[in-house]
Amino acid sequence: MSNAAIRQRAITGPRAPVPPAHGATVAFIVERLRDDILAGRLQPGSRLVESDLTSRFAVSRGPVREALRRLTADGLIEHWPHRGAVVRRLTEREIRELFAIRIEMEALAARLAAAADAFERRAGFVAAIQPIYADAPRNPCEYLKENAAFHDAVMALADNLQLRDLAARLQLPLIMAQVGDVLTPAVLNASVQEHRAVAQAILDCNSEAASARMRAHLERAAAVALRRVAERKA
Amino acid sequence: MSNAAIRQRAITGPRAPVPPAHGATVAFIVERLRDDILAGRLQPGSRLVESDLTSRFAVSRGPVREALRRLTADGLIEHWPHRGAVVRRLTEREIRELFAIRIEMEALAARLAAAADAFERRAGFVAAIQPIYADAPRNPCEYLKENAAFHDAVMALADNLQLRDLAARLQLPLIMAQVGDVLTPAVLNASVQEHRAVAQAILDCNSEAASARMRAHLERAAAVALRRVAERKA
DNA sequence: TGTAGGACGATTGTAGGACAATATTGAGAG
DNA sequence: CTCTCAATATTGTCCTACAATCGTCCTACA
Repeated sequence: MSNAAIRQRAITGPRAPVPPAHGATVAFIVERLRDDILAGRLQPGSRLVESDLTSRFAVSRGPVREALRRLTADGLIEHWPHRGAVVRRLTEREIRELFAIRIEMEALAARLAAAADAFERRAGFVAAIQPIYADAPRNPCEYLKENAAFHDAVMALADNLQLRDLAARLQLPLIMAQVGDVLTPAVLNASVQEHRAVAQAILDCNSEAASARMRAHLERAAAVALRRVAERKA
Repeated sequence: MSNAAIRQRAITGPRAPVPPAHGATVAFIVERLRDDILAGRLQPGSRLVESDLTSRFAVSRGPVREALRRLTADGLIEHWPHRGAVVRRLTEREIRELFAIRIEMEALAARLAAAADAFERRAGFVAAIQPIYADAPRNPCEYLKENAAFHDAVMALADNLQLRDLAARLQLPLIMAQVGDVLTPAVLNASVQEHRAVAQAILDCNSEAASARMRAHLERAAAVALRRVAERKA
């Protein structure tokens, strides 16, 4: 059996289901790979060999190379000349640095959101964050969705498209995929409480409080994630 | 004369000088196009047609498409399906939003820089910012270089690689290319003064002052740029 | 035995041509 | 003057081929 065939069997499982419509090939590949990475089906360090992907997705090398390039731009994979692409493994330092940036960006978003005066956007925010007032999510997966929805709602209310776009590139999903097992019920519960505190400040139009509480929320999240990384290394 | 040949003559001027070594083709094209855009030789809205670029650089479509993709990721051009790539034109809103983000990022960098305790990095910072203590730069071009060097020195001292990377993607060069004609001697002089104030706070290890002064510096810069955009629109 | 050097395979980088799919443009009809 | 539709320009994708490079193994030599 060829080298490529072995990797194929090892990594990809069954063939991709449907070849997409013309003009959507690249997006299709990107989506599949992104899912595989964020769901952990592709572990950090896994190689992504072009010829494997061409056969897996039944497309030519052109779209594959483009897809890899987009994933590189998103920071999900690393690409080295003549050595190919591998799923990115975040170092402790990278996680620390990314959190430091994210804290500032989300604090800014919270401040802008609290200061927002567009009536319908505030209504949309209220609607979007309803889930955080329900019972605490029972499992990490449910929490991750609720968490993403909450932070995205804040971004939407802040109404800074560039900020929203940039925040999406800060690898929070990738971080979560790599340290996701810290989400104990206690952690989940604390996070939801903090979400409610932030939301309240935003609803009160209290920019300073919103910003400060968001900052505190993320500083705690960063600490939890980094503690987990330190444990793992040991 | 063909359509493509007309554009060729109109946009590119003489042929590219040297075809690069193997493995550097894409980087070569990216560099050339980036220079053309930031120097204003390619105006916002200019189309970048693949076949033109293949003949201009004497390369095949593969590297050209890859280069366009990278420039898209960097935000220098816009890419629409089946419509090709054009040099990005920043709207007033985009400039405002990008400055709002940049203010937070640079304020964070200034805070981190002031708190940095690595001896040799501080020494490197001192060395790198010497130009701001010389006479004020005489022309905008000189100032732009000095400005970039100063902000990069702060980033280097802050020692957050992700932040540095992100800041490089915040299109300040592109903004400057589009509103560069606001750089009157008075504006230049004020900027240099502000740089010195920031530097002093960093050298004093005063995080709060460094952050606040950097914020003030960029808020003023944003105001100048946005005023210029408003004028242009009128 | 251990290491330096070279040969080889695997993989990526690039070229070039072909065709399909889509957007744009301009001519003609109403 | 406006609308419709065909011609054209351009991009999206596929294919094949070959050059360049990396990693590894294998051998020769100290």
